[in-house]
Amino acid sequence: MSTRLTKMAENREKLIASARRAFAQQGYAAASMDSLTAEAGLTRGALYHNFGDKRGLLAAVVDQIDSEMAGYAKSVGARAGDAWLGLLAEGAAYIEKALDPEVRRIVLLDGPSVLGDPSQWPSQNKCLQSTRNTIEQLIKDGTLKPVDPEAAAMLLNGAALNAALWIASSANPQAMLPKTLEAFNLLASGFLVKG
Amino acid sequence: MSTRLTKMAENREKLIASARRAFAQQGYAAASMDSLTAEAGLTRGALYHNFGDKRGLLAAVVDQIDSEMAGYAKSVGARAGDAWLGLLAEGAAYIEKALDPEVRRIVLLDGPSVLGDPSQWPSQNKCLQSTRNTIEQLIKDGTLKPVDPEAAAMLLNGAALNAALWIASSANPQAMLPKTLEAFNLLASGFLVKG
DNA sequence: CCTGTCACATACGATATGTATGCCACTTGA
DNA sequence: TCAAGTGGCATACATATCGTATGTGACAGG
Repeated sequence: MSTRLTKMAENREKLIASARRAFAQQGYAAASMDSLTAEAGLTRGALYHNFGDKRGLLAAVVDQIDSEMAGYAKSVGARAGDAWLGLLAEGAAYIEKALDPEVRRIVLLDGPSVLGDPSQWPSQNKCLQSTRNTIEQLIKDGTLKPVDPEAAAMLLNGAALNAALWIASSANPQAMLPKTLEAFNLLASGFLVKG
Repeated sequence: MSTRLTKMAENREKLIASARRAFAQQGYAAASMDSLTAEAGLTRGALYHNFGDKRGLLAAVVDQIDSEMAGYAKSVGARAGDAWLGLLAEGAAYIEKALDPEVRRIVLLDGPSVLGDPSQWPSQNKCLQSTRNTIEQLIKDGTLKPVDPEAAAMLLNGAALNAALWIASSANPQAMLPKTLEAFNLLASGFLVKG
């Protein structure tokens, strides 16, 4: 057993966890690398050795959060009655997850600014491909119109994530959530062969 | 005539124009205030006096670009045959305008990170309200289902802006644009009473 | 003509990032 | 078991940028 590699993996986890808290609470730009490494019981030396630079650290954090979101959405979608309801459930799951302040601040606000267009991230690509597969299946079924699957998946995901931002910053989020979900389902039904 | 005030207004315009170039080319974080003020023939003293801080300068730039986008979208929408086609045309106009690298970098990527949720910006609120008014009218017409107008407007705008990001970073933007517009129109038709 | 105000320039301090260097623990091979 | 080497991490330094505090010169009003 390699004590060396396990310790390194532990330190990576510590740094990611600490960065996740710091980025969520203060935002990427305001978060100091000295502070967050100290909170993890390390120094910036470990950080630069493991992640290259501050961007690399954010990428690791975003990847972790994105993977959690993708896993949750997929499990929710699989639990639905059929593929169409699964698609709607996945969208709703994305909106719910994105209501978490941590997700909004890191993935929706700072992520695109620092890392560029989200659709180019490896993790987001997983989510998009999952949605795209479902849509392709539904088109073969004859449930959906023959729309471009990639474009359709991107539009649905984009609308869902944007909706979460809007709901969270509204005066009464609890009241806006059901209205928004209703509108989202209506929107998605535009792809249906028969409404 | 007050030479004083006109000169100040000129300097404000110079700074905004210079900042717009710098933010578009290097991004908000990487753009140096010393450089962009020097390019305008001024110093940071003028900048802090006029805009308070770097955020204030970005807000001014975003407001200018957003106003241009809103004006263009509105004019395109008004030129359409009816209100429903106008809604679709506005969405298409937003996607087209957001294909400009300057708009993407400043308004879609850096803007949300630095200024927070776009739906809270004064300029974006103008756009959303315009779309919302059109939707309310179409609901009264009986053209659209009785969906929440605010939520519907937000979802359409969000999908359009996200689509532009996606198209721009795709391998072949020219080929993706028509496919995306088609999917967008289908999506919006989910709000129609009869497809 | 004189005085005050204001838009802007200049000087300074604080802080954060990235790099270069050094050290110590652990691994590896004989 | 021991010795050499590797590498993960800490430390020190150089650089650059932001925000503030202070100064100054020109325009406006009396």
